[in-house]
Amino acid sequence: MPKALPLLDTTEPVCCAPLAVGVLADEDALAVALRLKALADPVRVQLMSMLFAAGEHGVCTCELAPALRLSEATVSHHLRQLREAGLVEGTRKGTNVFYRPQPDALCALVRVLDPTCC
Amino acid sequence: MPKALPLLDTTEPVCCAPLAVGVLADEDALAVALRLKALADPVRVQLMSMLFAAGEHGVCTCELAPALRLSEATVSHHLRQLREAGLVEGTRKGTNVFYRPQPDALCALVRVLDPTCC
DNA sequence: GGCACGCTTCGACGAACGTCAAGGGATGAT
DNA sequence: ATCATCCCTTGACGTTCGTCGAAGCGTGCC
Repeated sequence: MPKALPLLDTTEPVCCAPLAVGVLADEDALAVALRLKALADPVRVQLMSMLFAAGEHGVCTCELAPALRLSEATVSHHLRQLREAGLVEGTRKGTNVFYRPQPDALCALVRVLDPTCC
Repeated sequence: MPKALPLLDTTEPVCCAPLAVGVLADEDALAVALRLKALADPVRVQLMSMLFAAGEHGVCTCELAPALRLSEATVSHHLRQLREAGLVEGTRKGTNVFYRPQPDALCALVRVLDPTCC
């Protein structure tokens, strides 16, 4: 992992053959792992579920932080991870930034992992 | 994450409502995150794909290590992570330990993540 | 303009992670 | 019994991560 070249565009939905179909190339494995890492934190999993629950108009940081009992700086950090993995999108409305989940990115990830395409 | 209580049985397939259906409880989010973390590494993603590709009889550490160009100690460490997350099972045959993937655990994880049960 | 509010970035700290070399079991062969 | 082989564990190292306070930016309102 020290050898991780961070220069991969992770904002687009991952696109490679399912994990169970054949041995993944190094680069594909890295692409999958980077997205998984973005999601592999209890706070971020909960964030995703909150955003899905909130629906189309999105939720702002100032509402998420107290719900998670975390500082706004910390929540902002987590949202950045999710955004850089393409799992979330934020749009500014006035002074607020509203975050919405990106189901396509999550679907793409799920498709790579799912062994029951068998 | 510093507050992670490691005392959760992660060897069983995760079981909770899909992420997109409602806000996850702290404990459920942790359960999901722990499994994701087990998979959120390029080496482990590649390991899983190798095990799936190898099929029913499994693959031993001594065969995986050179294929990944890593020491056996490191591969053993990664296999342990996967085993503790229930994603992999190892059975001893003579001096070798053969590892096989556990599709049920992966399916359960995928089911929680998949937003297209919608 | 000036100010308040929301969000992000920066800097720092402790905890967790990935890696390997070295050593310690098991198991099977001689 | 001895030895070779495979595997796991331990200890150590450098890196990455999660968290927060403090400071910096954008936007809207007086």
